[in-house]
Amino acid sequence: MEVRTRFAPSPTGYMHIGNLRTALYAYLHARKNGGKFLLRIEDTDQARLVEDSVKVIYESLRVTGLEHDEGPDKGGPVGPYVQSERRPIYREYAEKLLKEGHAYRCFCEKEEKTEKPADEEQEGLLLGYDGRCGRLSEAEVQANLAKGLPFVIRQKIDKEGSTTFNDFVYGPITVEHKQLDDQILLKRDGYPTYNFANVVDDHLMGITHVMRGCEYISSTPKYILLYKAFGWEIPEHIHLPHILDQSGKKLSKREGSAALSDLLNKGYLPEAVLNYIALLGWNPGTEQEFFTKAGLIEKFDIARIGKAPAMFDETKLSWLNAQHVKALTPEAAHKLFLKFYPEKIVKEFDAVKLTGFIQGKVEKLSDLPAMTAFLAQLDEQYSTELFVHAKNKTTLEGSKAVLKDLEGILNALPSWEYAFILAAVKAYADAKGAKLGPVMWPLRIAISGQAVTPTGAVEIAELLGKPETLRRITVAIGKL
RNA sequence: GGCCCCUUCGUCUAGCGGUUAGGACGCUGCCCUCUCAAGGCAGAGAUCACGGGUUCGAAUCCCGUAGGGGCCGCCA
Repeated sequence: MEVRTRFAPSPTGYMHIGNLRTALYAYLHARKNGGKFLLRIEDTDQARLVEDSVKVIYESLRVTGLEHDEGPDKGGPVGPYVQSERRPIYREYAEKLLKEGHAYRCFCEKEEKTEKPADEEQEGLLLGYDGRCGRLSEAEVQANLAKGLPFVIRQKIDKEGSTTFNDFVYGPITVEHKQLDDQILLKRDGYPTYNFANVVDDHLMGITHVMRGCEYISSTPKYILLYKAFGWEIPEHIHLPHILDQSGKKLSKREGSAALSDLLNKGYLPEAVLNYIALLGWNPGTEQEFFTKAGLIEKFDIARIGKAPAMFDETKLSWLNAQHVKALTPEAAHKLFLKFYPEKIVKEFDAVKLTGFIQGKVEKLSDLPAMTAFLAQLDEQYSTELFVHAKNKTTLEGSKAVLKDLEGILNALPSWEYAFILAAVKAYADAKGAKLGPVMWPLRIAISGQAVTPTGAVEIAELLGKPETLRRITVAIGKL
């Protein structure tokens, strides 16, 4: 049977990283098995509709390359793919349940949600709706209908017995029916609840593997009961452990890293994000950690999804991102870097060369401005103490002398190419009978004004150009 | 409160009855090097949440306990 998975987000306005991982796994499983990956929009809560948020979903899927085969924008054989456009379908199936005694109309007011007698609670009986409308006689129902009372449709659950389903990752899970309340299937406004729409749509859309967060585990028996009431085949259920923040709580958007857009804005590559979240709850069974999307498709296996929740660790994401940046072609890297370079760098420097120098040293793209700021503007207030470096045996006086010599030597250079500059500095060091370090150190400090630079002295000098290099050397000599 | 689930280095994880409990990030040190990185090498870091069993033998199987998470919405 063809594998069909789906990503069914509700339009909230941003793409939560946990949801993205669910989408990823569903996508990978479909691709791995030559199946179909569908997108379904779950917009059944009219009160929570957020303008344009469906666009965020499309954009997130596009930028990460999680292409769906069927969906609202692409069509497909089992549409419509937006739940708000499927209302007649839910109505039809709800009525079928009504007719067959698996559901009933509930005329209770919203607030009437009935307190349970204390002793009943102590016995561990259900806390939810008490099912009173389920006990209405046909005559009472008709009378309420005749009065035009508004109603919802609830699932009728016999409180005897239990239901067991087999979760693909968590194994068999059993819940006593008395724990299950008569959940609402169709709301007063005619829209279905998630609980109902999900079951109906997953079945009608031929979903073979239902993947979702593990917060649905407890409710799944209710869905199983629905499948059974309809006489439908039960799909494979794959519940995924949560992704937690650094403090062990559920990743929230307040943290600033819960949304895909946050991560992208920080300069993480989409593929690195995919790679990282894939590893949160799944492993390939080998020691490989670097994966392209194609590599993930090749190696992904739902059998290796774990049960324990995982903490989101941005430090490791950074490392993985650096691996992906390194793996980029120079052209691709430059195109990306250009978006993060300060304007002045792009305008006044050979940015292509710069990219070449630092591609292997960039962790995340948003570091670029800080990494390159010294090129555009020398902070002349830097401490002269930087010239003193024990390992390279440099001192203040020595540095001054070296810089004075270098000033003349570099000024006399006929060409400002990397090789010429390096050769000249080397020749000078040789003549002095010194190693390169004692000469390069003062030079680099002088022209960068900082202890740590993303690249070496000669590269910096080449980027800076002759006049600016000499100017900075002069400034340094003046300071010393 | 009831029910469900989870628990191996700080973090992500391997492990599926016999391993010196392996790898990765991070951390420390060394090497390399025109700096820092990167790269290479090395090291520290886990009494496998705890307590009982079962077994010749348990991180692995069973039962408890504790801690954490989830569900109990006309949200999804």
